[in-house]
Amino acid sequence: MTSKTKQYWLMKSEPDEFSIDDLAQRKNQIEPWSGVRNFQVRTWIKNSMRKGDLAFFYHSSCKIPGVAGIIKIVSDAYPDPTAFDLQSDYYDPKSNPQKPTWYCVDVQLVKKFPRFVPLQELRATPALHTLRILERGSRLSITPVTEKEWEIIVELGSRNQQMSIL
DNA sequence: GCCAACGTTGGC
DNA sequence: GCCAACGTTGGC
Repeated sequence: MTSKTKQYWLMKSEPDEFSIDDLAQRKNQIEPWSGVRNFQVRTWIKNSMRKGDLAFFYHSSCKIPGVAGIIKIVSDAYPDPTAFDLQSDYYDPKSNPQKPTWYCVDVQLVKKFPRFVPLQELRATPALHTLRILERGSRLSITPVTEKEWEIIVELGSRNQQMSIL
């Protein structure tokens, strides 16, 4: 895949493990997106993702799941070092540096949305009915997002907070 | 290569 | 904590 059109992704992380605020505190606000252990996602990382692609930072498996902000892919794919690290939860004895099974990219924070976009709201937005993570049984930790979906979610996340009308 | 059993994901 | 859905494993 070498087309120059913009590509967008949605990347899930459990905020208890690694949240958008954790990313904001990293040096240069950059962190390796490691630990992907699914072959389909691995292949996307390796063959489709490109430096410069944008992605949503999605908080999953938490009280209010949803899109927290925007990150950028700032490296090419490289072998996931956690797969070789005996101390890591993501250690995989079947992967080795000579022939790595798993890959990762570095991501950089672009911005945290002024307004968190809950999953509930994604579901309630008809124009987003094609969004991959809304599909029944969808479990992939990284999924492609269309340009149209991208723009709609950016708009939702950029809206001013609703004024309280008490 | 089939498929049952098991493990994981992730919303609720 | 439950459970549906999916991926992986391993016996045959």
